[in-house]
Amino acid sequence: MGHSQVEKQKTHEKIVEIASRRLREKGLEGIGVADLMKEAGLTVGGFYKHFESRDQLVREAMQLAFGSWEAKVRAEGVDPADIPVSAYAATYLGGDHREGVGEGCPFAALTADLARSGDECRTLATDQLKTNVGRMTARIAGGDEGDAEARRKAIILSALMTGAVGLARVANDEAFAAEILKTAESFVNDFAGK
Amino acid sequence: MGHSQVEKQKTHEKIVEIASRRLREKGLEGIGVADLMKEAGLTVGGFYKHFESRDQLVREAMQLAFGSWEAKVRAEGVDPADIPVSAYAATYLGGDHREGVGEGCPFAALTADLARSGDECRTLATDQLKTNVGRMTARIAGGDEGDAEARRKAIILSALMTGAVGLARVANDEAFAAEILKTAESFVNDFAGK
DNA sequence: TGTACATCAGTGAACGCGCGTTCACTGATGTAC
DNA sequence: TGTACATCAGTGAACGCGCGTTCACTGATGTAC
Repeated sequence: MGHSQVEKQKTHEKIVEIASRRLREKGLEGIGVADLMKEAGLTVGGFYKHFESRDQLVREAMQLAFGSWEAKVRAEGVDPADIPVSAYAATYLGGDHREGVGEGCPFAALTADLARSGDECRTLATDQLKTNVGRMTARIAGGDEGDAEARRKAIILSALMTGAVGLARVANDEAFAAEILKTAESFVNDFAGK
Repeated sequence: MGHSQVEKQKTHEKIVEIASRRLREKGLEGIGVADLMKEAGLTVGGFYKHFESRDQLVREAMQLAFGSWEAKVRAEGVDPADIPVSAYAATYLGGDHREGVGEGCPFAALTADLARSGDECRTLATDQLKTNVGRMTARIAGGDEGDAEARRKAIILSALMTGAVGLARVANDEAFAAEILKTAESFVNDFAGK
């Protein structure tokens, strides 16, 4: 039984990381404290040595989810603001993203859950969304976040991409899902450039 | 205590109707049997005179939700396939739709919930989505559901519109939400015509 | 038409289960001497 | 360096509560005579 600060923090991070995946997979109410702890190789009771409540975990997990999706995109390109839109679209609208809900974009995985969630989560999400739109604007305008026309496009693309992945995940007909994603991707490639 | 077939069916419909609203508002797991019955002016026990299980209610409520959203759109225009895209967009992307989750489009309200739900609900949703895309295709192509280019546009518009409403609902910043909806609407009006 | 009976929608208490949270306890690690 | 003690991450049983479901019961309505 480890006891140092460092070990405690590692455990803490492990729990949050598992939660951030499971929440995206099952929704904000989708998984229980006991199951999460078990998955982390621990037992229920210890949970409250790390979090005041389940709600606090959810907030931390959401924050991580936003961050780790960014990190994932960054790993495949460079700075998120420098990734070409086409590369971002290829990742976002690829079949791997559709299937990997747990590692995917929280906006696509949890749109409705976020809309229904408490103010803290909603504010977190809203801020992140603004950041994302800003980045996308910069990507389109070649670095200029203030470009109004690029901002319009960024909003369209954000809505389109989250919507397309969402609908593709609803569809339990693989061909139809693929059609949605492919159609969206080809549109994004046309649209962003123009 | 009414006792005729007709009265029973009215009660049944009332329960399903309330459920279809509440589910869109709170998600597929968001409301309890007892609360629903109370809202219908009844008590828990009677529930099982109408439904085999909560799951069955959810399925019926989803079916109604799809149907009643269509009915709502139809009430503001004519046959759903004949509504001009711009009119559909105005309804779909208006502030009333953002705020009226319970009476709104189930795809926008429940995207992630549907993706996570059982096969029966997913199949129901997938079929409905195909129908919707077909209708939108017809709207764009002036009645021809087979038009490939119109179908591409229909898919783009479906993803964009559900996505935009979803994101606008996440945002707890009214101005930002309005920007998203307005941007999406003006794009739809440009895009559908071209 | 009036009376006796059967039906069954609706009642509301009770049950069982899962889940978030609490709590007394353990035992490995860090610290003081 | 070695020993005694304090700390506190983690344990696992227990608690309380809410929720889906069950069940014995009620009483209004429909039917048979």
